[in-house]
Amino acid sequence: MSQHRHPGAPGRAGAVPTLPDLPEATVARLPEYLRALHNLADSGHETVSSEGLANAAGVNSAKLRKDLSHLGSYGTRGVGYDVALLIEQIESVLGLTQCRSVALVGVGNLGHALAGYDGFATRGFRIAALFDADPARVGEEINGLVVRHVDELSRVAAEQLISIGVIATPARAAQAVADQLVAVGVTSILNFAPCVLSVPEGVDVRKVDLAIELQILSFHEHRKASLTALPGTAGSALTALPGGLAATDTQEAIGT
Amino acid sequence: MSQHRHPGAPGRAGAVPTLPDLPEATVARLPEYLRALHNLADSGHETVSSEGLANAAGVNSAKLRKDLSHLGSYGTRGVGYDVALLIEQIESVLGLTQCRSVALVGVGNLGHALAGYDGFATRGFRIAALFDADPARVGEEINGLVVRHVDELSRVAAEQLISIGVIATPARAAQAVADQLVAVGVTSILNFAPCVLSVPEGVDVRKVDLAIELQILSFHEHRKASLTALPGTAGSALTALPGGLAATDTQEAIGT
DNA sequence: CGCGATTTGTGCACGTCTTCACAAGCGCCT
DNA sequence: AGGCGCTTGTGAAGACGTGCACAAATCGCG
Ligand SMILES: NC(=O)c1ccc[n+]([C@@H]2O[C@H](COP(=O)([O-])OP(=O)(O)OC[C@H]3O[C@@H](n4cnc5c(N)ncnc54)[C@H](O)[C@@H]3O)[C@@H](O)[C@H]2O)c1
Ligand SMILES: NC(=O)c1ccc[n+]([C@@H]2O[C@H](COP(=O)([O-])OP(=O)(O)OC[C@H]3O[C@@H](n4cnc5c(N)ncnc54)[C@H](O)[C@@H]3O)[C@@H](O)[C@H]2O)c1
Repeated sequence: MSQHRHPGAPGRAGAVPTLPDLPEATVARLPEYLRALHNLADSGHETVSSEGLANAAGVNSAKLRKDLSHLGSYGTRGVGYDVALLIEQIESVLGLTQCRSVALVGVGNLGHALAGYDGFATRGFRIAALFDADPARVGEEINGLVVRHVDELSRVAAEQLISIGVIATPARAAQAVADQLVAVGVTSILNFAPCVLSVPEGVDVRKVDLAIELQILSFHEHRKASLTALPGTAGSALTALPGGLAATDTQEAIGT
Repeated sequence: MSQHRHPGAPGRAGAVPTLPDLPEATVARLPEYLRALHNLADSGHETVSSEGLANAAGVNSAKLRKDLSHLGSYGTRGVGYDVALLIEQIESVLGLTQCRSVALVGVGNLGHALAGYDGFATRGFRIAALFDADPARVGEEINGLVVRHVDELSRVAAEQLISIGVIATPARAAQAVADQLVAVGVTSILNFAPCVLSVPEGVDVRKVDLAIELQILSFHEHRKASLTALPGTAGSALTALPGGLAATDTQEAIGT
């Protein structure tokens, strides 16, 4: 039933290329730093301070420094970080030095948008294949890629090394698709269908659920409305909101 | 604690839902419970145990009980939770008892998919208006809604009470759109553009960034590849992966 | 060469989140 | 009625994440 942790890890003798073992929270922020760094590089900056990069990425500068310190010491005290070097390091840690192939299953409403999105290629990913179960959609060409039938998945996966599978089918089909992806060796899945997926150990699933995001926003709307309606403290109850909303990922403003 | 007959007997006159001040991590999970509960209700279940609901939602049962305990005591020991009652309570806490209106700005590739998505209406949201800056797109009708020019935002917002703004424009336009949304009184924004938004205090921003999700998956792929390549601990290194990946939100398998 | 200005890297304290473990409560069966 | 099995709700402990504050390191300049 429940998984037990191993308190003492088996001997970690070899410290060869510093298998980093980053905190998950840090991993989740590295892509943001990377985007900010690319923006800075494009605008001609060669170095950047933790304060500057933290601003560009929308985080606390101490947090940013701690995050980066987990990768090693790539900054220079009194100067800051070399933008190009830091990009290189983060991309290396994230495994973006090779272009990863993505298979997209479910070329419907959402799948079409994803297939036509150019933001993948610019960030180290390549959509390698499109799949759908609807015969009417099979054969359609999107962005130079032909939609194949989902039954061909194993054949196509054998030709190309698929790194990540994206599921954009209705929820009722998602588990079956996940099983098929796992069967052809995919160990990372991004799921847009609103359902939980069961996958074997060693397979990572991340999900994106629109409605959940909206409902979280709804909660805060509701709370804000309750506060302003309450007669307790007068009008300016809003300014009494706690600044730090942590948890999943909520930005709260910082003006200048 | 459990008052089935006379709700709100003790204490003050108004049987107010007590403004619970939930932990953010809990708020982020309530929508998942809600979805699981709706599925259970559709399949005829009248009650469900914490174990059963936790399974359906893909979380630990202790965590689920603690989350629900923050809303009050709506379970019955030895029996479980009443599905219908729990749905009602969670929807009440999330502010979903009223249908919230959403304004979508940027009806391009992604915006089209969002506008045509029926998963909003079924979960308590209504797309109230579509906006774009491109004159070629203004006037187009999607799902019975006409795309308006973004300059009309303030006029339309005056007619309808917009609860949430969704930004699906290119990144370079996102900040300006956010400013316009804030200007017409929107205090909750869902941002699909890959950039950080500056908004005044009291405005909540949540973002959805595809590339970030893929890059996080890429990191784990990279790590798994390193592990299997390492001769240190033999072949079955994968099975030694820690079960609990917490942080943002990664499901890891539980088969059977 | 030394000094001050600047910025990194991190020890530490604090808050949040997770998980275990178990008493209290509930319904059913005898 | 009483006991028994099942389930909730929660205290406590530990893991994890955050942010302050400061020593150590570096650069530029007189
Ligand atoms: N459209 C959106 O904006 C949006 C937003 C958030 C979430 N989602 C979710 O994303 C998923 C897709 O949404 P959509 O609007 O594109 O739906 P859609 O119905 O337009 O597209 C689904 C596609 O999946 C295909 N499909 C069905 N079963 C399949 C299978 N077994 N194998 C392969 N392909 C299969 C269908 O043929 C169809 O083309 C849904 O789960 C939806 O809830 C969509
Ligand atoms: N397409 C995807 O699958 C996808 C996935 C992830 C993220 N995104 C992000 O979502 C955003 C939209 O992507 P897209 O593929 O739909 O781009 P798109 O270019 O197809 O659509 C953008 C739309 O926004 C409109 N627009 C531009 N400036 C505007 C303004 N100031 N006010 C109102 N409307 C304006 C444009 O006219 C266009 O219709 C981008 O930031 C993109 O990075 C897209």
